[in-house]
Amino acid sequence: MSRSIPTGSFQWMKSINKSAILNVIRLQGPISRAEIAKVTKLTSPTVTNIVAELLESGLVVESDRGVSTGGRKPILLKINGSAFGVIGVYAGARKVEALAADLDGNTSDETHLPVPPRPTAEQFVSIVKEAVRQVAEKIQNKNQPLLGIGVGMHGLVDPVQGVSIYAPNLYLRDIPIGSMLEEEFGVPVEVENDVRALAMGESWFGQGQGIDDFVSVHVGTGVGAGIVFDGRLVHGPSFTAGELGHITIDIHGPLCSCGNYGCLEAFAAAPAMVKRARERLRAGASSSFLDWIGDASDSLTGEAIFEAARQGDAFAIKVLEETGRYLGIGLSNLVNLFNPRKIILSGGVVAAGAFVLGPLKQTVRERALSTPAADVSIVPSTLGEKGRAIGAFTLVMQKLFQPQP
Amino acid sequence: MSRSIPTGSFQWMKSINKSAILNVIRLQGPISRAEIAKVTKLTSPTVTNIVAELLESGLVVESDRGVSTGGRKPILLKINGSAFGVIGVYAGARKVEALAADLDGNTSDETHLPVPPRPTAEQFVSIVKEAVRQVAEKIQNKNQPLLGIGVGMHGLVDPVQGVSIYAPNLYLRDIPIGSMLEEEFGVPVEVENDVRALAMGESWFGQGQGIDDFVSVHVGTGVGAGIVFDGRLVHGPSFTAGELGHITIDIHGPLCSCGNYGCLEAFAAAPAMVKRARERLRAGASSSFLDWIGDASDSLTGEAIFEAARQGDAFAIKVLEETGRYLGIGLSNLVNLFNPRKIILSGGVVAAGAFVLGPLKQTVRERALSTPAADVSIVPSTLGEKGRAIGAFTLVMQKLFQPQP
DNA sequence: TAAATAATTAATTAATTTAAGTAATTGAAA
DNA sequence: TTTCAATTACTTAAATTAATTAATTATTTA
Repeated sequence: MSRSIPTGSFQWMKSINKSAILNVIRLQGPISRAEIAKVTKLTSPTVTNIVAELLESGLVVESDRGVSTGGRKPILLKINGSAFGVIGVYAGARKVEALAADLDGNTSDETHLPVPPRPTAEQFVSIVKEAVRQVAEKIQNKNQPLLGIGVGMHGLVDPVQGVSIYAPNLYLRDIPIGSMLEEEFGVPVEVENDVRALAMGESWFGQGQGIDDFVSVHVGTGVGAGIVFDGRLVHGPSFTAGELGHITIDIHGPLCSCGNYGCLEAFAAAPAMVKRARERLRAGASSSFLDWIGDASDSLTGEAIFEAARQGDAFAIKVLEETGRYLGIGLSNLVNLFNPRKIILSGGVVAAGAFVLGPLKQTVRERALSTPAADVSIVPSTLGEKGRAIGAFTLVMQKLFQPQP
Repeated sequence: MSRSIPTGSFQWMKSINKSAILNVIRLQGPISRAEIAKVTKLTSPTVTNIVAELLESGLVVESDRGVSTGGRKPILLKINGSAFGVIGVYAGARKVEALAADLDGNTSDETHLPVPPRPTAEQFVSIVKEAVRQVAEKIQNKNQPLLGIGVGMHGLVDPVQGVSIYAPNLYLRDIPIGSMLEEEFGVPVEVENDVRALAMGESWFGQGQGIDDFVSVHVGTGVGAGIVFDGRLVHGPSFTAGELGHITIDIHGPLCSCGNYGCLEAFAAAPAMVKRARERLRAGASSSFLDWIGDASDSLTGEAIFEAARQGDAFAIKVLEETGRYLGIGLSNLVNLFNPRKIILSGGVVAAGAFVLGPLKQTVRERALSTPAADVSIVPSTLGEKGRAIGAFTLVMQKLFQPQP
């Protein structure tokens, strides 16, 4: 079943223009009609007409007068962001995290709910529903119409059908979470893989703003990437694009849980780093801050290593530097294959700051081809812990600000 | 300088519809107006009007009547392919190869010219011009209007400006080959990296037909990829996307010419394979067919190894199998990162057939994640030796069949 | 000859652009 | 301080484009 050939009609043309104007107001607002006409190259009457409709819908409002430059003062337009609510949910295997926000991306409420081990699909969805319900109340109290719910879910997701095809860490398959939430709350629900959602979050509110080709790389228990090409997320026909954690960086490397050998994840993800540190300590390496950690201890975590490094522990610093170099190799591959303008790092490693980032950047400089390496900037995410949930609600916004078919 | 916001106008809408109809005629023709209306969801008068313009331009012609299904017989329309000429040039470091073809992709003439070592930019361009001149004659003799020239050039190319930014094998930089040819021949010239051009060739005339997400992988002296996502070539902001040859597959691997260590190219490209075979023979490996080749001999080539394998030489077979496995690791990375629907292999390795392809496919099955691996089909190119030159002239066609801004 | 399908023509409609205003503001001369 | 030309912002009205809808003509089958 191939999708039908795209053709133009009046309504379609108008929806394109409407969306273009809406996005100009969002990105360059407060902005006058005259200025919109200038940047979109639409004529002023067209802008006037479409803006009238946007004002009618309540999505856009007139704000202050701008300064005159020798003529009538412009009437500035802006998105009426605070008047509408959206909800973003990060649905992980350990916890479900819901955010209430307005269209400006300002969050007004959040909830964290724990997920019990090995839940059924029904149990899991009802936790998500409960989290949404809690933050939805805040939106209701503010009299903001709820425009939609976005869900960032770990694992394999079909964003078209709104189905979690496979959530490996939950051992669940084929949860039609989109339709289940739509039924419950009566608003549109967008479902997406968590890392890809995060990439959209970066694109709207983070380091990806105004950049058409970038990759958002999340390093935690795994290593995942959300690839944005020409302003659009890359999914691939089976929705698995971006599995950076499972690229081979060492043919002779150890077996990974995925069945492959020498995966980046097996070198650079948090568990791999911890494992490497533990083995070294067992083998007799000395660390002034980590030696107290017993052999079978669970206290040797990524955070503990970061902390030790901050205290100046040479062993911990070395472990982090190695991690940075491994990640750098993975990112070099990304740079050589994709030539992105930016790579945005998030997750646990970012907390480790320069210990990881320094060697990482240096490795990319050394190992990636010089031309794409010179044009890529590698930066930590500024969205913080809530990045994936922020990404989730931007899915709703993205849909809203897109041309409606 | 950011490109202006895309908005709709009447002309733009019409050009979209015109292009849509043109492409339907190309891909599904011979086809009637009524059928075009059905597949494009445009109304029949719209189709009639636009088709009238296409007939006027000569690009489309009415052909036979179709069969009636109980009513007036449909008038079938098709692209008047044989009436127009295009030229495709593969501009390599050793040879320049020009093809004359019509819009159906049927080549009518070809020229091969050798390139002397270390030519100046002027010398090189004049060889390209000479090659074009020779095949242009054929097009002139056939009274086909020449619609354009496409150039597939090795190295780093700016397809927007039509400039060869860096041609490493020629040691040349910043050749404005597009404008130079436009001046000489007075027709539009498209310039593109050779492997990316090849990918477009696959998309139009090869294994990429009807597929939106695929990667064309060329293995020769290097390993390059042309990535097609959502029907469009991926360039990246510095035009270097697709450098598959320089992804790291072995952190402990040997130094590559690019400065990186353990590049795929250093394992799987033809020179690497030959080098590996030579070292083994020197170290005492025995081969019934290759032993006669002396130590410093230039006779130990990829072709010789293929030939020996075909004759049943176990040593040669093993060398090829290894190459297949290395390539398989590189392609697994591609599959995990991009999730393409198809990977199309071309270049020297394809000649080796199942010796390489078998282990290659098996490696991808074993090492790539199961979901994307299940959905990707890996096939050899059917375009043959002339693939890159075919790709070059499809650049012209692609431009022609695109909506004109 | 009736029914069905293909293609065209005529009339209508949607949404743009062009042209021509009105509104508001600056700035400089009176 | 007043007045008025120049400038900029926005709106309205008419013209234009290219779509759609409705009606018609042209074939062809049964």
